[in-house]
Amino acid sequence: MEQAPVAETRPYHHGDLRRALVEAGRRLLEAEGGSDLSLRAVAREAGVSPAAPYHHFRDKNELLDALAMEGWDQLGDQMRAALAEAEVGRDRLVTLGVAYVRFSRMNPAIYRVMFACSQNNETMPEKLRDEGAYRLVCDTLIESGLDPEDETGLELAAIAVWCAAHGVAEMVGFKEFAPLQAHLGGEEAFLRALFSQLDIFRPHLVAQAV
Amino acid sequence: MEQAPVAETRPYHHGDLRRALVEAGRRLLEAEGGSDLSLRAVAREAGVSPAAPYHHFRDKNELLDALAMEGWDQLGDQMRAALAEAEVGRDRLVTLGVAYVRFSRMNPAIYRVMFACSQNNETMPEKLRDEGAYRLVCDTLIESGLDPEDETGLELAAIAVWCAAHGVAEMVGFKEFAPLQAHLGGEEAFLRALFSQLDIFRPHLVAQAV
DNA sequence: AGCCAATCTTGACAACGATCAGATGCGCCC
DNA sequence: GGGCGCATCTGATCGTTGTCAAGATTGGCT
Repeated sequence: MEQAPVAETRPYHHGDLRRALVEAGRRLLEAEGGSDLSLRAVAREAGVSPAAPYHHFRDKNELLDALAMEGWDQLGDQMRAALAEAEVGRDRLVTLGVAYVRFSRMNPAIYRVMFACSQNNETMPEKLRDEGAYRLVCDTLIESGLDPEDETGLELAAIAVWCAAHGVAEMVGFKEFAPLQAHLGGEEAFLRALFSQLDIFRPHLVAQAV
Repeated sequence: MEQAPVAETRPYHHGDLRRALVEAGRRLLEAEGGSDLSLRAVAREAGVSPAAPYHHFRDKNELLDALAMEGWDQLGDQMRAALAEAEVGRDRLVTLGVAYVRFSRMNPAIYRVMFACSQNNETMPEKLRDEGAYRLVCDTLIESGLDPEDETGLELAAIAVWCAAHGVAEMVGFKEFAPLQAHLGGEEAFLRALFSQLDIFRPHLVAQAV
């Protein structure tokens, strides 16, 4: 039961339950994301009573928020990695979009939680804006020729890109798209074709459009 | 209790409970879409016992499906109406997208149900494809210069457009967008600007891109 | 008229989110 | 170093939900 004391701030007398709960939740989400996560199930998975979490989270929603935050971090990492691997100057935005969607496809339950929380809070975590995926998009847009001085235009473009990626992420799983997907040679090709249809993802058009 | 025998199949001895349930559900969704709809609440609203709905719907999900179907119809109507009012040849796709998002903004609860069901079924109702919003998008794309013969290209573009609209619909409510929205002069202008960023919505670019 | 079957109600069960009164034990202060 | 304070955890409980089984009720067909 006892786990080795990690370097992090180990709070009180039973180990780092908050951390344990978040990890239990992540485990459950990864295992079976079908239905929605139950707070009692998370407590069970962590080996504590159903009321224990309420000493670390005010709500079930606050636990989900914590899970979502981890998701945003992970998403940012994967997008950064995808960008690092991609050749410079060639469809960087498409690469970013594909990475975004691939994350949502490989972690559907976590992604759903991430966005459900965002909808509840009606706001996005600042970490996202400062150092996360949003920042990446802005940088790539500038790289693609957008004027860094034009704040309005930049934000508008970034939002548009994000909306498109989110829309694709939520719809690409529909069974009805399977034939077309197969016809194009798999999900990756399908995604690239889809994003390329949204011409904002093509640097030369972006530059001329603004 | 007895109502005049309508032309439709009038089921059995207590009036058209199925219809009453769907309407009760719609009423509740319109009234307060905050939390998710409870099957018991719908039964309560319709004035029947909590178990009564199970004679007309296998599940809670099947009731939600019925509600979603009404939503798709309503959405199609509103998009059709928006298109009818718009001037010909000028940003018809943007008009369509704006109408889509406006529907989702004015009926957020129903829209959420519509898409939650789609995600469960992993498929879209055929009515959508045949005579609904999807068909409208395809027609407008052709009108904008896409080759009607190129099925793959047409479907790809339609899916891309739809994805973008859906993404915008789900994200446009974020509080963080409020300043930019105000700066652009309201939601309508914000939406048009957003869609215009996705250059697929500009006919002359579409024609040249394909 | 009389029966069949579909409809609706009652009652029940398990699971859920949330709260509250106690038990438990860490850490700090004297 | 001993005792106390307080955060942490448990157990019980409440109201609600989805779903099911059994019984009451009623309309329609023969």
